Amino acid sequence: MNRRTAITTQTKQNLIDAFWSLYCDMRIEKITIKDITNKAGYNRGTFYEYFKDVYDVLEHIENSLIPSLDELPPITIGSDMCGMPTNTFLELYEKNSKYYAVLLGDGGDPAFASKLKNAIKPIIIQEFANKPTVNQKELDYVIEYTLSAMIGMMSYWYRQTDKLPSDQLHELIRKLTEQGVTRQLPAL
Amino acid sequence: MNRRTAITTQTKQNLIDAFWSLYCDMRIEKITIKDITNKAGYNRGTFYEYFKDVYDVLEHIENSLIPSLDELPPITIGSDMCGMPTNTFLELYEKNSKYYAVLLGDGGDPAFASKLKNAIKPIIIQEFANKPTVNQKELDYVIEYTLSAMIGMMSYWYRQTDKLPSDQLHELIRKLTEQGVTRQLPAL
DNA sequence: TTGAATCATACAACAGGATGTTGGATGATT
DNA sequence: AATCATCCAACATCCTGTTGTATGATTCAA
Repeated sequence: MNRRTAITTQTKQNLIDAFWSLYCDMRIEKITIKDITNKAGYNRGTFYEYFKDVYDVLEHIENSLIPSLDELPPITIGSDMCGMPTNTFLELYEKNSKYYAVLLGDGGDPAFASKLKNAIKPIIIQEFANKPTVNQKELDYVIEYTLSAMIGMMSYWYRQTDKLPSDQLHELIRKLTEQGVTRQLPAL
Repeated sequence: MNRRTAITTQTKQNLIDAFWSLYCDMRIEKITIKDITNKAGYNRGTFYEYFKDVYDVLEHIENSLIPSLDELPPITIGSDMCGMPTNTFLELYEKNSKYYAVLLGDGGDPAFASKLKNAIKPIIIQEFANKPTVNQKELDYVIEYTLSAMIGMMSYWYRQTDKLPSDQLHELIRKLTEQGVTRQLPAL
């Protein structure tokens, strides 16, 4: 890498890191560019060399966290259930948990959940592409249901101080996906 | 009601309405107090008589949309499934859809979903209070799973221009809750 | 290899605009 | 008539984003 490129890459990363440490503690609306550059040790003007505004930094981070199609392993029968890549998703979440837990949490960005769903959706749909028995419209809803549930559950898991052991969580998600909610609860 | 009280109530509501019509079209960060008071026809300073800042207006709206415990009908066996108040939730969403669809959407507030879940959670937990067979910790996860899934699905439904008919949506949710995701899809 | 031209990086300073507060005018209540 | 609430105008402060400039890195012809 070029000396120059190295510098800019480092500067950009420093700004990103400074932003992130602020973003973890406060709402994005309260973060000023001054805050970021102060923390990173740069002049405020330097910020504009790299980003348009505060939200541009967030977007940059988000985009780097959305897996591209070819990054995601293909769904294999056995590892996942009937085309629902639960394990793939859980691994993705755990790999990026530092960021995901914040972005998908209460102070996070609701649009990030959508980005994530939209990135994973095509992979699932592809699995059913040549199964004419599947109603495309209903499939969309089922996917939305599943991904929302998993994102919600993982975020909840990370919020807990007294966490359910990881394997129990995986097992619970598997059962909920395969058998539904009702069967996990005793009849009233 | 007092004449004076009537005035303040009306003024406050005018400010809220002006805020909401702006919030539906743009991100909250871009909404200035000037925008709100211009639209409502007041001086900018007047805003501070009623609200702390722009976010305070949103919070006020959100709190008015969170059902209190006694507002929500008790869960009745038959109408709901094994203690999961899916119908209660769907009705709640549909009643307030004008606001819910926005607040729970991409430009919305992730904290609102949490508020909503936390308001409904105790009702469900109460159903299982004296069923010692239920593992409390796992129940929390199952509730989080279900509520996340339903919120996600309803939001998706409202985003669609070409909506699934309402009764088909309800039927799909019932099946997903009772039987799980896997059984709704043909085996690969 | 050298040194001049070019380009990128970082900064200081400025204008424009948003924020939140203060003090006063108007009109309602007692 | 006295008091109080509502609303507004104006002010000081702060944040934003832009412009112009100095410093240092890179390139390429001699």
